[in-house]
Amino acid sequence: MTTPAAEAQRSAPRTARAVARRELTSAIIASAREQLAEIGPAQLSVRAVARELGMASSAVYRYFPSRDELLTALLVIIYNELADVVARADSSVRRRSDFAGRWLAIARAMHGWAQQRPYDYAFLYGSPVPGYSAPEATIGPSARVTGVVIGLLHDVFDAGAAPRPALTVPRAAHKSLATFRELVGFEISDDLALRGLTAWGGLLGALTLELFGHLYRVIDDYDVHFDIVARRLCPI
Amino acid sequence: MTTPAAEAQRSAPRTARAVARRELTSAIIASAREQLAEIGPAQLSVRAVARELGMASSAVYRYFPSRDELLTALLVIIYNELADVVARADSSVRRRSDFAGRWLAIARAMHGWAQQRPYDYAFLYGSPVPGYSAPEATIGPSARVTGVVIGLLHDVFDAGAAPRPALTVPRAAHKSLATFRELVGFEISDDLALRGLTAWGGLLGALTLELFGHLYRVIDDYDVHFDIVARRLCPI
DNA sequence: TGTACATCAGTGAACGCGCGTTCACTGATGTAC
DNA sequence: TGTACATCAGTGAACGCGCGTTCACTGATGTAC
Repeated sequence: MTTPAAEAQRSAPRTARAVARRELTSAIIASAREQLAEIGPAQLSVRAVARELGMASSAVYRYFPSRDELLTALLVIIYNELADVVARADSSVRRRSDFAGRWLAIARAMHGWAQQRPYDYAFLYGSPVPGYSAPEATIGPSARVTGVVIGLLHDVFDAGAAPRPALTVPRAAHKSLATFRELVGFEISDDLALRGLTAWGGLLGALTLELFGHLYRVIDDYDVHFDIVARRLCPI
Repeated sequence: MTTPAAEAQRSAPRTARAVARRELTSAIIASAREQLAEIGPAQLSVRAVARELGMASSAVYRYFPSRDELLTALLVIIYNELADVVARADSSVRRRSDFAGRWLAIARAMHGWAQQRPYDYAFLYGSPVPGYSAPEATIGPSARVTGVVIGLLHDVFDAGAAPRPALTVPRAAHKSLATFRELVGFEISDDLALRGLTAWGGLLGALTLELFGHLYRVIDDYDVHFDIVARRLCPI
């Protein structure tokens, strides 16, 4: 919970210094995102950012204490951006009880976003950056994305709309879902949980195939193909 | 087709030079694979390979004309290695008409291999390496892997064991499969083709989730979880 | 079998770059009285 | 409102590294006669 005063201070900095700091911070981020698109996260360089902004490379360290912290900031921003897109798509479905429609809206939103920003997609869901391990700070924003799907599962379960008959789930698989059950924070059947996880994985797999070039000279129309695959992946 | 003579020559080089060349070539590859595991393909460096082998960096150029060609050689070798593992798993299922069993064997083989060599997995199916685009030479080896799945679909279709009723496939989706149909080289229904592609994507997605850390603190037992997801992905 | 020549592997220096991070310093901005 | 002091942003040099690739060269290996 933030007080209105604190809010105002954050959104409208008072001093010239604070204004400049805000502006340069976002200029650094913007330049870093360009680099991300051109050479990837592993090669992203503080010096190149400084060069593009016409400042000494050491000056960047007034804004981000290290290259890794810059990467972390990017991760947080990009996860949040994607989460916004996906959440908006989910809630834009007219009849909110049209669960399959919501799933498809989520899938299409992911697809559209990933097509527009393939490098961002690769940064979030592609190979980990060697030598960099995402800190705790990125967990929240990353969970916002999956939270949209979990919200959908919640509504499905609540409405008693889970597919029947539920597939049986062996005890070992039930046990391995313990942390997941805690995480979602509401009651959910094992079957529906597994359907959700499988569908989510399938979605990322479909995006990976397309964006990382594995459908090149295999599938003729990526959009049409993605759509039908997304439909078939629908967990509900 | 190769003559026995040519075969013998390739497998048992005659001259001392040829012997040394073979040995050093594979030493370079081995060292490069170590680097792949430690720092990833984007950072893989010719000089580091040379350093590890105790030779001048320029000497490596007698074996691979550029860093990119070294990456290509690695791709080819690793795809082939995975293809061998997967093909062996597929053909090891006792009753070859146990199609679901074959699917599961393929999935488990992928999983086991990827767990043992996560960096190799990331190289093949993770983010593309910025500035490097895989040449034609890698298409064949990469197709050997998917070829195993396609072989399974072939046997399923041949045996008339495709799941019924087949889901309907809109005309646009049918059209976007044209190249795929040519590629597989045998008659296959749109529904079975889509099931195969969706399942394959789902498999990669499940591996991506697990290996790239997205199941960390979400799923307790990766092996158990993967197994049940793989079963649910079964296209047959 | 011996010799002459051609081929090839490996060297080491060089070219022209790149990087993350630290540090003492200058000069501008902000604040408390 | 004016002054004194504290804070902060940005500089430029430096440390200690890294890289891919080329090139003239040496010395060993291979081959044709």
